[in-house]
Amino acid sequence: MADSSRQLLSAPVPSERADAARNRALILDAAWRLVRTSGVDAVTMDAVAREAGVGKGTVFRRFTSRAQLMQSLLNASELDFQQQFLFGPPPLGPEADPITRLIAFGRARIDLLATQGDLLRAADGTSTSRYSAPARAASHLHITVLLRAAGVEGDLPVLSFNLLASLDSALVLHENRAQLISMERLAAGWEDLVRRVASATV
Amino acid sequence: MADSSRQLLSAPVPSERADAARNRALILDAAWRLVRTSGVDAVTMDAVAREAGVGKGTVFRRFTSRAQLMQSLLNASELDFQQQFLFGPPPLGPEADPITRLIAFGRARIDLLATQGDLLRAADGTSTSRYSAPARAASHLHITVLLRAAGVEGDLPVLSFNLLASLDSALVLHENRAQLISMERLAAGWEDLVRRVASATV
DNA sequence: AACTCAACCGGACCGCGGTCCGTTTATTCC
DNA sequence: GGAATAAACGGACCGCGGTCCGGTTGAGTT
Repeated sequence: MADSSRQLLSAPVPSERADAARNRALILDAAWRLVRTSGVDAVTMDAVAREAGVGKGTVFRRFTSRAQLMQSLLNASELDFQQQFLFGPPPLGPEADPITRLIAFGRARIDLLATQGDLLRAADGTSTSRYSAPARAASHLHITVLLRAAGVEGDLPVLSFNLLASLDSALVLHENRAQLISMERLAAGWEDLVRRVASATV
Repeated sequence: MADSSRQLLSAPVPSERADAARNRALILDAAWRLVRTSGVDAVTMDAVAREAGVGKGTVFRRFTSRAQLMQSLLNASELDFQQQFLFGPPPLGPEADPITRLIAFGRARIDLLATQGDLLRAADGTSTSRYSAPARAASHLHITVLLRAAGVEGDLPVLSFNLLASLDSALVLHENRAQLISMERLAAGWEDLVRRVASATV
């Protein structure tokens, strides 16, 4: 089961030359070190290159953009998160009923934002890449499946997009920090939204 | 009534020296010219400065950031939009019932995105400024008021945030262009979402 | 072991948004 | 009109993400 989620989330890097693989590891290590010691904002591509003892071009060769590097840093936790809601115990996992799972899914996301918020936001990056990350596609699919399982009818793909919009990392962090709305309140808002959507007869 | 919306949306720039006001106009003109001739992406701050025959520092003195310059460009249409849903004819204006107005509001936003999408997205900018624009606050307030008028109960501020999230410019444009979901379908999705939220008994 | 070549490497380079600061200018007060 | 001063000006400057390309190197082939 680790394999199926791995396929969804992390491109396994088919065949990489020895030095290339070594440098990928060096770069990820260096990036982690910088995150830990100086925070996400300090993780500039130049800094990573310097810290890894590698040319800047190499960093961009291994990771197309800063956002993708951040996504790679998060890969482990995203994978874990995905395992939780695909195969884990209730309320996230498959043994709970769909609506419960959907609510738990949003709550878990918001909790994750509370702890890894800046990193997640950095991984979202700007404009185009923002909405095309594999993890996002997985979330969208998950929501669609749960809605269908709950017997919700309508344009489920679009409805799922609209629900997912409420969980956007930058948005949630802004509401929490700038608007001073607690994470608990946002989580309750998610639950409320889901219940309304699911209980409605349109 | 123009005054009240003007107060909401456009800071009237209390007292500005003659040369400052002149340069503000020059800069806005130059920016419009660039948008028209070469598209939004061509509106770099250097290009605007050059086109306006003004130093780069001056551009940043009049407009704090690129995003704010874009917002100023949109000020006229945002103002118009706001007038429409505050004082205009139904279904946007106050003579229609709240839910009708709310649906029309989202549809109008999506229509606006179809025509002025890139400009609106550029005005949203990155990270912090994105969610703190005056126009956004106005939209949020409007949604809250309509929900309350419709008799919807619950945490209306948060619920409004969650609804508003579905109308995010970058998000809508991405779904339209990358996911190939037509604007009509997105508008229908908005209507569906609003009806579900409003009709639900939680 | 020598050969080949695609893959990889490094760092100079680019354009961008944004800042800084020495110089200029509109306004106000006498 | 002239002096004083706060405001505005302009362009050199910075750090960033991202690109380019000439030199290098690892991995199969004979």
